[in-house]
Formats: sequence, C-alpha cells, structure tokens
Amino acid sequence: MEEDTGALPLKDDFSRWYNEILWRAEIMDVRYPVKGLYVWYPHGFAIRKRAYQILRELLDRDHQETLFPLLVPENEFMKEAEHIRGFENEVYWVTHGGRNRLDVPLALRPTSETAIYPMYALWIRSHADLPLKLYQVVNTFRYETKHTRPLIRLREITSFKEAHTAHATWEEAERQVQAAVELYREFYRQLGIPVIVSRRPEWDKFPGADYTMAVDTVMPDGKTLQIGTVHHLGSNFSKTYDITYEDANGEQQYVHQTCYGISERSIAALISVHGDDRGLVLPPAAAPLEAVIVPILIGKRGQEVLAAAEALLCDLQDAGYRVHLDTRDIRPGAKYYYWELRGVPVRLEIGPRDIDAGAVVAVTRLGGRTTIGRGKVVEGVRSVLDRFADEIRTRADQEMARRIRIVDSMEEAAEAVRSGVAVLSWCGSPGCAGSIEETTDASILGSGSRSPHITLADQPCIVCGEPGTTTLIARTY
RNA sequence: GGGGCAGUAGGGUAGCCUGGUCCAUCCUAGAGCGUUUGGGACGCUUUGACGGCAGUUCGAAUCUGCCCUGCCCCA
Repeated sequence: MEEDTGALPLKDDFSRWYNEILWRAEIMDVRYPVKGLYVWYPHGFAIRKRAYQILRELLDRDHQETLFPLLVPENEFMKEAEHIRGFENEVYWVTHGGRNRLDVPLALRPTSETAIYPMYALWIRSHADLPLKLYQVVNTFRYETKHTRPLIRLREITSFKEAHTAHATWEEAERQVQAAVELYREFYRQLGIPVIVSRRPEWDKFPGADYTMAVDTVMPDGKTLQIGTVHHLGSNFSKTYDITYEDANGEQQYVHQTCYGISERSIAALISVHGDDRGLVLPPAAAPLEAVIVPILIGKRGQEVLAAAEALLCDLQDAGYRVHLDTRDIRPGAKYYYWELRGVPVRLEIGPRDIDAGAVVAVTRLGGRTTIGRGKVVEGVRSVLDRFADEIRTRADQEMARRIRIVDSMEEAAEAVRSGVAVLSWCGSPGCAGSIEETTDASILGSGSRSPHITLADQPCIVCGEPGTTTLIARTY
C-alpha cells in the first residue's frame, strides 16, 4: 500500500496515468484475482464515502433509502421481454445451493428493476401511495465481455446508487425525470465536474424504457464517460409486474415509473477530471482530509514546533475540519509529495520562522500560497478552501469548453471527436446516424442538450439536409 | 466478436531466443539502528519473486500445451 517515489506517467498519457494513480494514490487495488473485480483501498473508499454522502443528502430531501436482495428469481427476472434482451448475455446465475441444483435459478441483479417491482406491486394500492420515490446503494453484477477497467467497466459494480419512482401519470413521471437530471447536475456541480446532458438515441436507451437521458463528462483523452442515466419507464414495467393504483374515481390504473442511477464511474470522473501530473486533486467536499499539517522540525526547536503544530491541529479539529498532523520522521519535501499524490486540498506548514512571525503558511494543491495569521487560522483556512473549490471547478469547466466544438461539416466533426465532442444537427434517422458514426469513427451521444457550452440551434441534418436537432458526437468509454 | 503482446520480491525490471554459469540482476518499496530534516536525505544491517496445472528433459524462470490474469489494436 505504500507509494512509490518518482513521477507518475504524465496525464497526457491518460491510460497509463489512470492505471497508475489508482494504486499510487491508494484508490483501488486491481490485483484481486478475478477479472473485473477490484478492491477499494481505505483512501479510495473514504473518497467514495464522501461523494456518496453528498448524493445521499440530495436524494434524502424527497426520497427514502431502502435495500433489496441481491438475488432475483428467474421467473421474475424473465418477465419483461425487452429488458431481458438487454441484459441476458451479461447475467450471472446462481444455480446451486451447496451441491444441489436449485429448482429456480437466481440471477445476481445486473440492476434491480426485477427485484423491486414485484414488491412495488404489493406496496402501491391507491393514488395516496403515490408518488413513491425510493433509492438504494448496492452492488450489481454484469458479465462484461469487453475489457474491464477499474471504476469504469466492472463485473461487480460496487457502488450503484439506483432510484426507482412511481407516479400516477406519464407527465408526472416526466417531471421526475427532469428533477432527477437537475439532482445529478447539482451532485456533479458540488464535485466540480462539468457535465453535458442529452437524450440518448432510440437504439441506445435503457432496455424497457420509453426514453433515456444521460449525463456525460469528457475525460482527459477526449472520450466521454457516461456518469449518470435517467430513464422514463412509462408503464412498460407496471404492465408486466402489474403495478396498479386505484385512482380518485375508483378505477385501477397502471403507474408510470422512472429509474435513475449513478455508479462509481462518478469517482473515475472525479479522479480523471481534476487530477494532474502530480496525482489526485480533490475538491474539499470529496476529500477525506481537507488539510494536512506539515511541521518543519529543525534542530533545537523541534519540540517547540511540534507543540505549535499540535495546538494548530486542535484548533482546526475543534472548528470541524478534517485535518491530519504528519509527524513522520521523513523530510518535509517527501511529505509534500506524499500528500499531493493523495490530493489533499491544502497543506499547512508551520516551522520556526512561522512561529516567530505568528503565522501559518497555507499551500493549495494547485500551488497557491497564502500566509494566514495564527489567530485567524480557522476563518483563513475556510476561505482558502472555498477559493480552491472554485478554482478547480472553473478549471474543469474551461477544459470542458475547450473540448466541445460546434461543427458544420463531417470533416470537422471527425477532427473534433479526436479531442472531444462534436456538436452538429441530425435528422434522427438511423441511416444518417450510421453515416455520421462511420465517417467520424465516433458515436452519437444524444440530442436535446442544454448547456452553456452547446449553443448551436437546430439546423438541417448534416447528412441529408432534412430538419435536424442539435446532436452530440463523441468517442465513448 | 476478431487479432496481437505480456506475466520474475509490495511496485518496476535483467535473465528467456541458444535449458545447466541463477540458492536469479538492478532500481524502488518494507523492517531495524544511527546521523539528518523549509520540496522526494544518507550510511550500515536485513526481509522478499520465476502466475497456475500438466508435459518434454538427467536438469526448466528459459521449451510445449491448457488455464488464469493483465495490456494494446481492430470490429
């Protein structure tokens, strides 16, 4: 678990950088001996815990947390035809109990619709039970055949936050889709991760959904990463699972449903969007430690400095900061590199010179240096952290803006997707989509985006000239 | 889905082609002791590895087969 010294691969070499930072910064250990399954190091898990705490707080405003079983009986799993077709090739099956074959094989949930909706059928009886908004944070399993990648393409998704709602009408469910999109925007805003939201094309929607909205971010290599999805399920599942309510007139009606999810891909985005050649850069909100104190223990005044550092630690802890005092017997420079690799937002240095000057030196993870009067440390650190959070959010926004290009020819689009997202107009036909995807060697992300970065109005389709809508093209993970 | 390449201490590597010189090289990390300490300290001592299973052979890190794992490219 100890870090190596020496430089990381440069972030420009993103694939190598990503693989290496995961273990050097103690996020994930990829050495678990099963393909596609990885281990959270305590530091990675602490980051996950903070990020998911933000997500929980947003959801808890009007959702309730719940927990459903991992195993789904085959007969329930097999009910929704389209849904099954979407997942059947990647489901793990439990077929035995001990040495005995089970009468009914049990699926390890690839997602929980088929576990949850039979219960919804029991729980929902009248319009007074609606809307119902539940969520859970669970592991799910998918037998991925493509290359697995830690946090991004997994066989066990360890951190799937999935919400499932039921409503009286299709329109009300649609409003929930919008609310969920806004909730996800807010989540990523708090993490300083810029996102683009779009409506996935027909062929790329969730199996069994009326339509799918997706939240994507752009990775350092220009590929997009889907980091959230929101599905309008209409009454497709309620008809299959017989989820009905009695309306005000005494009639039985099918509910209209939505579901939406976020996984540990959010952590992959957090690491990748903000990190740099020195390691992680964490927004204070997600950082297990907001600050680390490095005492400069020189010669005769060592004891005095240590005492001053301990007093500083107490003051900051009493004020509610997550802060650590690094008293290891190694050189201060080694500590700087150590904590920078792990993304601690601010380092506080205190040595003989600072004691004499009645001050503490604060250095942010991006190198901003501030001298704070010892008496004003509590407020001073707050403002340093706040400014730092703004700084990394702004930096990430600018990076995203740089990678999104409005294009008006296929050649330009093919060029744009090499470093990010191309924005163009498309008529919606599969034929033109195929032509776009083939020429650009990229995929249609979706349409109907609203973002300050995407200002193109609907124009004629770039392929056929028929009326089109603004559409995003990118290479994807 | 198709095609490559690889697996040697915790991490990175040399050795493999041409089997014996290897109780396996170097860097890094870990443990212990001492001297140090405002951007990756130094010295001494020390721990630690040939992915798995079969096979070929007098002898396998090295050759063969299968499996597992990882990485890259194409669809």
